[in-house]
Amino acid sequence: MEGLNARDTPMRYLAAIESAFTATLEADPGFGGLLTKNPAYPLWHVLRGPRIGYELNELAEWVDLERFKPKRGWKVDEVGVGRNVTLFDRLRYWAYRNVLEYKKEGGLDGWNAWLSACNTRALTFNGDFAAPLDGREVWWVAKSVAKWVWQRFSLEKRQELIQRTHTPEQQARRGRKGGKKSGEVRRAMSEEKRASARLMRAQGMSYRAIAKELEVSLGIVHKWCRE
DNA sequence: GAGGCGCAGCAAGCTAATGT
DNA sequence: ACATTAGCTTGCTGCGCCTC
Repeated sequence: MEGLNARDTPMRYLAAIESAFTATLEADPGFGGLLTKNPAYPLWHVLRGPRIGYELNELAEWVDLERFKPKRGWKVDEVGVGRNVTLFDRLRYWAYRNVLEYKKEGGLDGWNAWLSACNTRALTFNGDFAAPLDGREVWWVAKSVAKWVWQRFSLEKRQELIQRTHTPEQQARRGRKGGKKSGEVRRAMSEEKRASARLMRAQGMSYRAIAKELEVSLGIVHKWCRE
């Protein structure tokens, strides 16, 4: 087991870097790496980098890796039937967010593009597993999610949902509640600095010096010391 | 340069219904 | 369990303007 984990970690690191580059360069996430051009053909202009190999951490420096690490909470190392559930969950959440883009296109073309996109996405998610499912199972999940979401989601339904559950009154109520809570949290977070500011002031430091020392704005130091 | 004050606007953080 | 949604409150910044 130890050996598996030891190999798994760099592989996931590699997968995260690959995803990050794919997204950053807006490349085709479904590209399998098999289709290529013949560099010897005279029509292609071939660009070569200065070196053949890069360390993973060298590549990682060029992209925002944090965004592409497998999400916390997703049990990417699950095995057996758990993988189906995980894949299903991840895929459908992605599908809810993205289906309308394809439905806009509509028709058979839209559906085909959507189905293909779902499968591509499912394959990507499947790649996060230490022991991936086989392609047929991934395809089955992709097809099922694609079909289900395609049939049930629409711009109208989404708007209807928003209208029904996000009236200004409802939002105001939620916002008020959330804001108060948020305020408490933020206040607690700056409590230490606030206490320091008062102490510094009592010792005769200028507001400006305090602001600089604590790396906060002048205005807020005033406010703290007045409270 | 210092203290003092006010205001516009931003970002963070949160809410709860609803979806699966 | 988690994503999505719009709007709200709060804390804070940045700025201008004032007086001493």
